[in-house]
Amino acid sequence: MIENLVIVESPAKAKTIEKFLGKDFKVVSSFGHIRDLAKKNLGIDIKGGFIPDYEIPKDKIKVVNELRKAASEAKTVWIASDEDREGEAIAWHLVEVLNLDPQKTRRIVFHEITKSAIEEAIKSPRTVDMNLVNAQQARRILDRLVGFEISPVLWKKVQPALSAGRVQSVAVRLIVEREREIINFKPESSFKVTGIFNTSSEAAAGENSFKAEAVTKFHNEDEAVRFLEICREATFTVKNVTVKPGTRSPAPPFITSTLQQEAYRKLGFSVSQTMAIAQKLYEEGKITYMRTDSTNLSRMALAKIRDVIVNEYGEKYSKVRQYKTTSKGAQEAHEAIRPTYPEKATITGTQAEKRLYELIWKRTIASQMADAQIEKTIIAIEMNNSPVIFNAYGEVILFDGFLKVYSESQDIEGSEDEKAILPRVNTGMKLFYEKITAIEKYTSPPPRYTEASLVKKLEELGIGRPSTYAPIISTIQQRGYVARENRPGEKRKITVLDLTGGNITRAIKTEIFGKEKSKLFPKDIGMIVNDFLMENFSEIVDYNFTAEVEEQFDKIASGQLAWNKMLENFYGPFHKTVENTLEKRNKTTGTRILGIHPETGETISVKMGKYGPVVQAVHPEKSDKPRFASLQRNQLIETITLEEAVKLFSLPRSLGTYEGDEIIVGTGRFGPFVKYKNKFYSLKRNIDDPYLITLERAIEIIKEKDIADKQKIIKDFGEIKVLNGKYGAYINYKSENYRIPKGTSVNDLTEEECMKIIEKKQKSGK
DNA sequence: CAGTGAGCGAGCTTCCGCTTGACTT
Repeated sequence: MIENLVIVESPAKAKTIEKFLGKDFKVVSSFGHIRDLAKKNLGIDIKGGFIPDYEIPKDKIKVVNELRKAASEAKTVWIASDEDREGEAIAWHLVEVLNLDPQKTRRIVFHEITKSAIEEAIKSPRTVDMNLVNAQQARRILDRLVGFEISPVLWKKVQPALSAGRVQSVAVRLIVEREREIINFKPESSFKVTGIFNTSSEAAAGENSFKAEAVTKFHNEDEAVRFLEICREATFTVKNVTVKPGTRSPAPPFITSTLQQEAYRKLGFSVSQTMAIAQKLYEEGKITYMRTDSTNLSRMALAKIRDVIVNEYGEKYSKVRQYKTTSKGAQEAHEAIRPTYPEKATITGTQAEKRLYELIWKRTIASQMADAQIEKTIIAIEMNNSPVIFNAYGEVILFDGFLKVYSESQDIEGSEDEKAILPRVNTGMKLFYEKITAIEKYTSPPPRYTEASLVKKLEELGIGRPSTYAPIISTIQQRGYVARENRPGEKRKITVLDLTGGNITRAIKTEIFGKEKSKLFPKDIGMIVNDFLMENFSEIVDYNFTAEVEEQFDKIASGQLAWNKMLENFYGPFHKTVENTLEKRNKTTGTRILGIHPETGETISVKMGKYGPVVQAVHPEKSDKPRFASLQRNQLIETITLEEAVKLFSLPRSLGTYEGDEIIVGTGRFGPFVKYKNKFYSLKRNIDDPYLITLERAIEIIKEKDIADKQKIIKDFGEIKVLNGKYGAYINYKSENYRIPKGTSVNDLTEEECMKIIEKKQKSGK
């Protein structure tokens, strides 16, 4: 018999809490939700008044059985799931599934995981709050209705196996709309003028010199040249010097979304990588819970952090701060993400674990440190023959404060102005230019989303939760709506004008623009689905939809609105839209007619085909079968031109013969290739172009790969081969691979021994 | 690994949020 059974959501939390509670308490975990809507079918009896049909998922049966057993042996059951909507629902499901007496079951919440907080919680138990539970049920049912009614519409009208939902569809919309902004963006250029000035005309170049930029931009080269000619004749004097004291404050401690952003910016971790590493740190007791939207730090943590700062950096570096959570829809069931033991600045573990921990440690410590004191200086320089002013910006840190430990990164590279140390100058002082440069600058389109910046945007909109940011990102990629891709960038010419020693020189330089690394690009199917949803389900993909239903969930939680009434109001019009769309809409393929093939007279169009986007050529008079060609990886239905489409039909083509056999170049499922003697050779990405490749280059690729393949072969017994792979040697037989048992000397393997390994696996496998 | 795109029909796909392992390769 157990005196007290406490149920929490996470096993790591259970372990910690058990230590605080002593012998009379047994603490176990529910591993999150233990029941959900039926997996098959809708799982909701709509006519009966939106009655949910709950079932215990397969992977939860074991946990539930253990919980049932423990509960039946306990005198008192305490449910300590999180203090939010989902946590309350977990508590209610536990009461139902474990057959607990609602009046005798004690619902408690921990505001922080400390002995005193837990003891405090034990003193004030309550019963399960059914209003809050109903708000969760309404949320759950609404999401199921939206997802399971719209997705089948997509299967019928667009393509099988697609999906739509309150959260994922908005995420896709953000990426599609951003891409269209970029497609429609027209870069404009202007000339930015910067000068390097010096207080003396004789100083050696660089010594005591400083940079200043002209406040005015010049529209074109003529204007820029004219201005440099004026500069050539000008006398420059210091107009005034402004010195402004300023302060900078640290960023709040990490929550899930900010951790994902900073880990991406500073460490280059993907959202899912960050979460996996954080999970590990959490399980090892090194950090607090990693799925949180609260910037709150426990009182105990605040005190410990203060000690660390005072010991390490001194009293004047400490400033105790409590941050307010600003994000929309925050439910604040946990603390901020912080080191469990702030006195440990480093840990043992893998390189990635160490780096992520260090990032969390620095951010946490910095958040409790003093403001940095800065002195900003602006030197304004005037000209005797022009109204244009040059400004030099300088910054001196008088007291580093939190900057000693941590400074937050920006999303856009180079967005921070260059801040230099300026020489002492006085108003009226004469200045001499060393060099004045007018450089052509193009405006840039808005940036594409990274995984982390998408999470940031979703959080701003109040869409998704800390536990779902990473899964959302993988879902929209799995469905093929978006993809994380790189782009090599394009070259463009820019004009640079230099004025030195009275001479103006002009140079043309090239710059690379549009280079992208690991950015989210929409795919054709994402754009088609998005347009379809915008046209037919604009309410669901509206950026405010979540916020609006959240308001109603809040009303349900406070008892002002009945949950089934809310669902009825939503479902009535929604379901009508679903039926109308099913009835009226034709199948969407996103077809665009591009024009007429200049040589054959065929009509060229582009659309979403069965296996992906294709261009199609149909002759208006002849009744031949249409010709098809797949789009290339970086082409979109929306932007492909007639010229590019026509080019796609020129593959596959023959390059000629090599040692009597033909070499054919084409493009397939895995990109461009050459085919020789029935063997395929991939072209090198970003180096070879299937439309331009020469016979010589093709032969080179073939030879290279043949050599590489030969090195791969350790032993060749004909049908059986011993090959060298990424993870060491393995056996290949009839296009199946077999692992070589550990401790085998690979070089001494005989054909018979290989066959034994193969037979052994074939027997055990089936 | 690389070709595919006629048409029919059966049977399948799908949501969001809470939590960790259990599975191969």
